[in-house]
Amino acid sequence: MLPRQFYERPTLDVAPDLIGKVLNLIHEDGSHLKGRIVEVEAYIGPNDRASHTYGGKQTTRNQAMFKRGGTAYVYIIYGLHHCMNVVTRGTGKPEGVLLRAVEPLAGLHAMSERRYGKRPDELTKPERINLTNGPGKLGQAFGISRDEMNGHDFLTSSLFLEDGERGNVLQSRRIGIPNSGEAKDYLWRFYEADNPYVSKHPKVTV
DNA sequence: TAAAGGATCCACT
DNA sequence: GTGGATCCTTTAA
Repeated sequence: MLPRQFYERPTLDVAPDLIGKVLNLIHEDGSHLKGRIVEVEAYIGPNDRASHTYGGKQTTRNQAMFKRGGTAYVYIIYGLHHCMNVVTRGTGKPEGVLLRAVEPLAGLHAMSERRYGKRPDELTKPERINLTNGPGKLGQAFGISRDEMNGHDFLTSSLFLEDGERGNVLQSRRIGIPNSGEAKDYLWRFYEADNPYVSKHPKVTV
């Protein structure tokens, strides 16, 4: 399990360091899901127009972002998709990292059932990739729910990160924030080179 | 392969 | 009343 100090660092240091780390989630039914993180985005509230905490704004939705590093911030987007963030830095510093894609390592059966209602051996090739190659997709595959997990601590026995092999990390602009002014051009997305579970491959023109 | 539109809902203004 | 840190299906080339 990664220690508290891992999370309580500058967000742009934590984000690339999350690539290769393994997300672990153990459900009450005993199922143990593991996914190796291959794509993340940093959101740095006070100075980031794309962040839910831009300007330090505190609301009922984003209150978990103000907790200490290592807290989970889960929100619902477009009314139906659950997305999970890892909160960074210390209490009162509303910054975090969105988990955008993972490579499934364990619990394939549960993921496959949640995503497609099929067994893993019944998945088509694209379905296998689409299991967890996006923030909403991995949320569904892992059974992440805001009601159960928002504000949860990553230093517990049921939700935690563990060390893993870090590949070649690249960076790019973030995805899906065209209306965020200058912040849309920040290179705050980090992903593993040549990993098939990375969601998108935007052209980077610096 | 790319582009467009619908789904769906609650926090925020 | 509005719109989003997305996903999926349909349509068109």
